[in-house]
Amino acid sequence: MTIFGRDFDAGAGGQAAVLTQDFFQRPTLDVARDLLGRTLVRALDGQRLAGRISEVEAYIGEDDLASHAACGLTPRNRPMYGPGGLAYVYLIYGMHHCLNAVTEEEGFPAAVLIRAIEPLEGAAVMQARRGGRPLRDLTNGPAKLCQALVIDRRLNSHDLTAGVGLWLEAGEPPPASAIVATPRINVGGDQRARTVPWRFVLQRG
DNA sequence: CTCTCGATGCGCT
DNA sequence: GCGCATCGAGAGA
Repeated sequence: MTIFGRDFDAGAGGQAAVLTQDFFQRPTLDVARDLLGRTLVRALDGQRLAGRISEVEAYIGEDDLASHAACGLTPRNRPMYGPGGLAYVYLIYGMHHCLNAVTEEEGFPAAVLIRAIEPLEGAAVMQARRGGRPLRDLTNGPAKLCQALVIDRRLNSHDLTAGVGLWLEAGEPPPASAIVATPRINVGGDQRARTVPWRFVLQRG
């Protein structure tokens, strides 16, 4: 059985494959690119809310001055130092949440920020959570998708590989030609941090 | 469409 | 106290 790439797909029974720790415990840039096209799933009151990941950013190591781990281990960024497959959820600007998938081995701080998804299941619920805004505005931003999927700090350090509450499924990975790399959005740090092409966007078809 | 700006909580110096 | 890995409203073109 192929673990990674396009063959990591639904099983013969049609049951969707939950991405496992092996998927996340790899170089962060590989994980970031491979997360595009995957399905982010939130189970809420027995209902599935799901979307296709279309935009991500990688944050890699303490040398990445745009990363929350740039100043070393703190209580806040602790999940980033955990094993790949954890969720890192933090509050930004006093009112918004952002979701990351932790990557690489325990002890090395790195994660992929999920910046956008395209609604697949439960769009009506997402729309209600987003104040009735139009479909295209439900999950096209890191804090928007958290609001739509009811993701907050209660899910910080959540195990994304357990298939409970919040997880990722194989989905439909795009061809490499559909992935565009750009600098990251709204990051600080030094010139390298602001220009390195660690944002990956799925071209809309 | 673009730009500007205020909201708002908390982690860290 | 400062500064955010953001969003949405409002103004103007």
